[in-house]
Amino acid sequence: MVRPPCCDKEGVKKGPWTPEEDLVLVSYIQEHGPGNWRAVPTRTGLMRCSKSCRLRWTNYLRPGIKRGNFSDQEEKLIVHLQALLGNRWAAIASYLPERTDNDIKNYWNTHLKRKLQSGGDGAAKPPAHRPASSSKGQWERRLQTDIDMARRALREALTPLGELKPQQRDGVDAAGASTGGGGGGDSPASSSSGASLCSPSVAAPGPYVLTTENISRMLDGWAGGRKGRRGGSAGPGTPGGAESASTGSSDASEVSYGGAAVASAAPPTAGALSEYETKPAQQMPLSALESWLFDDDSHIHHVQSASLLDVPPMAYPFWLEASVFK
DNA sequence: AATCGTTGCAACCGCTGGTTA
DNA sequence: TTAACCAGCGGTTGCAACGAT
Repeated sequence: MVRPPCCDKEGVKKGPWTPEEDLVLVSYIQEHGPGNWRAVPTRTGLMRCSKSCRLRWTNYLRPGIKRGNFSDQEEKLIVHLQALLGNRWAAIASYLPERTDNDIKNYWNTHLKRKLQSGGDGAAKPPAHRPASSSKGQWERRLQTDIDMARRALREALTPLGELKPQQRDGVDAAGASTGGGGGGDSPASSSSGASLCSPSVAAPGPYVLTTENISRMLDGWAGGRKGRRGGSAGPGTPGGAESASTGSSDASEVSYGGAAVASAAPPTAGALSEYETKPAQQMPLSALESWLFDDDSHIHHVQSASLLDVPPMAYPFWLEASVFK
């Protein structure tokens, strides 16, 4: 089943997205909701392939995305989930509703992997290789051991430190010193749960019209809130990323991600987007994992990821939010 | 100040799986 | 049953910013 790539057509633009393209895309999704990506380029007039539009939305424009500044809790969770699930970034991302799979993948490749390779924090190592010399039985026993270790480690990551008994912490440390899970267990949750964040909506018929009102509203906020990537010029850059957030100014990103301003802001429309927006926060992807995780440890409190990570209400990137939610 | 290596991240590419006709 | 379409996933790349010399 060979077919040409979707993006090799002539006239399909590649490379960094411009602010104007972002505005068009967000405005369209605001009205029709995410989904039906095939139709997005034609309806918006964007010279992008559908894939590029979807990627831009899910990795960058989607409301509620937090960028940069991975907390210790998040880092720990990623390490343990990676040990447990392997490089299934979408599955891992489903436990971190504010993070995209791409972001987690990048963070893993650029920070955590290196950190672990250098034996930095003594946390769980990346998935171990399958020992070729081991017999099947040995391998399975070892695999089961690794799964148990990863399970304990993950449980610890999902449990506030204050609730851990000393021996539980010790157990976690032991797990952290192990060679890790090695892709043993399949995800108890849906492997494509990341996709569940996007509820396919019914696109309205007819070409999408980007109203001048929409554009002007967005551009108003753009000019004020935008910060280039690392102060640079590459497109819309990283809105409120680690760098800008760490500058400590009263940047709009703090307002965005802080939650209060977002919580008080009315959704853009009563339509698909507002409905969509609430989904990540409502999603409790841990339930299946929890039952598996805690089934033999009833003395440990069930902990929901939302409370653990203190997920704020969904928010657009600051540079869009200021205008979109005016 | 200039150069060069490193880092971080956005985006692309190829593949897979689900759905539909 | 099969082929085409489509959305999504994970690996990889390209490039701008950063830091060291």
